Amino acid sequence: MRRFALVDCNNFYCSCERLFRPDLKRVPVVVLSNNDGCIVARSPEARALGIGMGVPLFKVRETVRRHNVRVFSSNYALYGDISARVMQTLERFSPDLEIYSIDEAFLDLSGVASPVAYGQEIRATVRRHVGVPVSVGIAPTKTLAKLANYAAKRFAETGGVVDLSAPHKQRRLLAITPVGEVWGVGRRIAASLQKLGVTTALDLARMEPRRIRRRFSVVLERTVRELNGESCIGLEAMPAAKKQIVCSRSFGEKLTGYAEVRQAVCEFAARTAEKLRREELLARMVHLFIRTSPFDGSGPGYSNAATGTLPCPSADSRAILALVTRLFDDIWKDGCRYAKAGVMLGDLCSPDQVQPDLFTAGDDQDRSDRLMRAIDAINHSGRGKIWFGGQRPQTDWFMRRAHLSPAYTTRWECIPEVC
DNA sequence: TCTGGGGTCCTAGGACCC
DNA sequence: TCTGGGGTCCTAGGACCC
Repeated sequence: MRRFALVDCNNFYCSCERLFRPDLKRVPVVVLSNNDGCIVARSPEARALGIGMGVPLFKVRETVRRHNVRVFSSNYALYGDISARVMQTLERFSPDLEIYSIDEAFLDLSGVASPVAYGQEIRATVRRHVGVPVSVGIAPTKTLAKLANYAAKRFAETGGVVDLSAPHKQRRLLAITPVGEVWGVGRRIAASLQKLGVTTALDLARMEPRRIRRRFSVVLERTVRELNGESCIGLEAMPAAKKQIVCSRSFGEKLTGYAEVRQAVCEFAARTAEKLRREELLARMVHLFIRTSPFDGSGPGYSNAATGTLPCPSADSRAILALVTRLFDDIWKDGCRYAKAGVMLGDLCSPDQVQPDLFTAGDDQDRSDRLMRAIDAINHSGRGKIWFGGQRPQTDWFMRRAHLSPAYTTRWECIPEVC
């Protein structure tokens, strides 16, 4: 029988913050989104205080103060490194592993004789080697494995491992699970389903797949089939090539000046170009957007975007910056309090798929590659940065990160000392 | 005062082709 | 008054995920 395991780290960001801070055990901890805006991770103690997921910090200030909740800015250097260690550990348990997100992976466990014992071993090993707690959900389809994991987290008596291989167990769990908890059913679809009288995962599983396809989409039809044990979503062990690359930020404070916003936008453009080169891809399409905050009543609301095409697919920061500054002038409007901007690269391709431009082929391409490689090397050397005119890296418009923990595992000066 | 960022996939509709 | 049928491609927008 086909069998998937979903291994998911328990409130991952909080667990990472606790790794080097034993004093944070059993106390409420929350981690904030970029710019210290919303709460994106909560320890069980924080959840018990009624602090919701995705809530803006300022709305729960009082609770945070009264219960001395420990607050952290997001520290992606730390989370990314811990994530890599978890995934490395998981690789030992199955040759077929799909890294689904920073804190989750699907494993192919087909052929494993006693899945529950195996799941317990996975848990214990990650705990011992990396130090973060994980939950394991096992089932014949990915959607059911997600649900099994949900149960493993929710019900302490499961010991953190749930095996839904047996159909009667699947039904029992589906019957008590709200339909909105199903993977692929978001707020909107859950609301539409409610109107049809579908409130539990079991109700959804009992719907006629073809009817769901007509009324909703082929995506939800697959979900229905998966809930019934028919595997429709395979394991993707090879990470697919990226289709777009984005860099966008809310500003630490609202910006009104042409020059400041332009600098921010140029910085985003340079960052996307850098990511593009790291992926060894070229881009043809460049998209820029700027907007005011929808929550800001003190100025005119404005949101605009522009898209441009590079004459020839490129990963050269200069070409991308030139296009972005042109697009910027097209959409810039005076007198607004800008809250956010972003650059998106699309229509990506690998260098060997490209028909070289008759006029820039050869030497120019080679010079561009060498220049970009040199820039990236300098910027990653840790010995200072260089950038293009127009860019202004990490100054006052940059993110607020008032509660940042040290990069314990990725910077020499942050490594904890044991006395 | 303070409301994240980075992705994917699907669908509908329009433009265009023969 | 009558105005085809079958396609493809692109884009915008909406839904979802973590």
